[in-house]
Amino acid sequence: MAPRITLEDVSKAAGVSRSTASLVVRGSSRIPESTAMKVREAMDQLGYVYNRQAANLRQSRSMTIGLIVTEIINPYFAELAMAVDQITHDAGYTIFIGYSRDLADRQHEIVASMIERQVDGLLILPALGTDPERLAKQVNAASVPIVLLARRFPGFDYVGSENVQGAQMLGEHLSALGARTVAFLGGRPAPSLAEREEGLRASLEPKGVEVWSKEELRSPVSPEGGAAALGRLFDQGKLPDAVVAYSDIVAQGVYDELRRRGLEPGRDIAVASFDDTRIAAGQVPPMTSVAGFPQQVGAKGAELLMTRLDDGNADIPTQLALIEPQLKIRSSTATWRSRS
Amino acid sequence: MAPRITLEDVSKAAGVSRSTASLVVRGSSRIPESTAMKVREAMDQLGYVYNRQAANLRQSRSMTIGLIVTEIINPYFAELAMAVDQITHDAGYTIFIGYSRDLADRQHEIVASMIERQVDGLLILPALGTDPERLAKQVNAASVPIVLLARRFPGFDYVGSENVQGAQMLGEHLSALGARTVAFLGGRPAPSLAEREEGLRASLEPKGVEVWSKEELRSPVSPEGGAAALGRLFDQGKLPDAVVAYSDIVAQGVYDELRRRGLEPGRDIAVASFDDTRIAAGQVPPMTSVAGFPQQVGAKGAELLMTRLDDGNADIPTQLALIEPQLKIRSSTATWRSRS
DNA sequence: CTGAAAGCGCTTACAG
DNA sequence: CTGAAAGCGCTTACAG
Repeated sequence: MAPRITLEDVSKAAGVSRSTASLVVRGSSRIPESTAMKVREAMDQLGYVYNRQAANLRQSRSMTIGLIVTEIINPYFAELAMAVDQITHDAGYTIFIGYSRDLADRQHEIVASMIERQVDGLLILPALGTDPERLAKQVNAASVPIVLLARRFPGFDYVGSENVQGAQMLGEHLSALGARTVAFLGGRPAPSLAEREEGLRASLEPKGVEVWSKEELRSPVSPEGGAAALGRLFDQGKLPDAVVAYSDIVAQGVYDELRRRGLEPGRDIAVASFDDTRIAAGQVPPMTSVAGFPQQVGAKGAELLMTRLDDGNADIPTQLALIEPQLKIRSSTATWRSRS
Repeated sequence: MAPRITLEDVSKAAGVSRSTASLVVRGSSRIPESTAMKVREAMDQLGYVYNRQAANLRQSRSMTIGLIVTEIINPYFAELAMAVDQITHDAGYTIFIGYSRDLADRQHEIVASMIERQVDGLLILPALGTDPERLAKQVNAASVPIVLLARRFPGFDYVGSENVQGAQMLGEHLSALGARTVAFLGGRPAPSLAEREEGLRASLEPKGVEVWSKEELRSPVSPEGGAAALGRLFDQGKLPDAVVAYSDIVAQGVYDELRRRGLEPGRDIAVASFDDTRIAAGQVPPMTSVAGFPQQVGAKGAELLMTRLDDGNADIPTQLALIEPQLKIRSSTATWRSRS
């Protein structure tokens, strides 16, 4: 290993002082172009690479932010993560990524490690079992700004979809179609689940439509989970007019399980879902889904965090941004007709 | 902002020297438990957070690795990224993530930024237009070890699927079914594309099966791309026995476009693909796909990189690992019967 | 505009 | 086992 080239070496080679070289690296206009040229040439010749880590130490900031999501196999989360990257990258930040895999302990471990690495801020899609107080304590101790994404806990900056509203739009659509019973399937206990259920009930129950969403209908957020949840429902001898899946991924399993039992989605039973990932439009028949616009959630979340980083952060009150959902009606509900 | 608590503060509060405190943080066994206790108590009371960045500067390493992928909406890439995380996280590394969005210039910018941030190593799924020499120069100048994933360029450590072999398995399957013409659709010019085409030709042409894969059949790796590519083929009045899509994502568009033209996949035309993501098994009818095992690619890539980081790295010759593919036969091909 | 000095928060020999 | 000193590679006032 060749010994590392430092700014000191560069300044010597260019015949200037270290501070001058430092100013040149950072593109200061206080240095005459002729001098800057000499320095840049020396850098090229020596193969100098800027050690931003050292600079960061001195400046007590890192131009780094931590993004913690549960996973990215779910395209909703993947799009969200890429949107965060887009915004923060353009602002000169580099992202530390961590996957909690929906394990609260792992999440806390990741947070701790990122804080030790001096992240300037944190963007978190919280794991299911997250203890909000513990998280708050952890980040406050290090006074690291944090913005929560997609799953809300009071007291934190937050960006997410307006789940209640989206579910209401869907509920109204289903009741207009004539559905009398709606099963809400899949998903784990989480704020977003509760919000979606709330929206469905609020829009359906006043019109006399039954909403089934007991605990035994919960499932992992996977096709297998959705299939199993539907199985549990059917095994009780219950056949709803419509199935609303917790998310597109869950709905995939619902489609499969329906067919295994000889039912055709969109004809024998209406099926709808949340997220409107590629999966929804790609199904046969195409599936009605409530679009949550993960790109907007991610981008807006990154923006809120940048705001915190700019100002003397502490004073701003809790920031909240809810992304307006949109109901994408497709044949999985549109072609369904009430049997009565 | 409270002034930052340093090890110095901790050592004073605990009545020991700074070096002692430092050893305690790192869990050295050379410090008697009684002393260590005092130090830990002081840390808790003061709310000390370890500044790993400072430690890294002193130790001239960062315990950080850079992972650059093109994107993660494609579940193949998402699974690969999560597998990399799994391995490196367990080894105590934290990941900087970057998305090149398949833009070579953006990729180089990200590489530069990560090198400035002193990553210990780099794992890259190279962007399409990557200039391998430029990349090699860039990382060599900083002597940062690098492992390439999924898209190969000679001279680099590499882990990827055995694309040629996987395509051969698929080709043999199709010719055994009696297909006489096979269209290879979608994808952008890249090593993996060339390898897949090579495997198809190697297994099909000797048996007299025609392989169509002209440039106009290329497309972006998206459902829309696949649909458009199939459209271009049909508009030429060509109807192959089988369509092989570059990947599951492309195949999704192929399914859609076939139906738009009144053809049923698996009955009127055989359809197969690569990657075997959730998409493949989730299609109706389920789609034959060559599994590339992204988790294995990611995990193995991370392992190769760790190896480079352990040793005096420079001396090891180029490392290569090819993950054995597996052909998942499903009804999109299995139920198809030759018209002749 | 430039240079010498101090400091960011840690770790690493080196004596005791 | 502990302590004083030097150093990782930068940046930041502060004089000139």
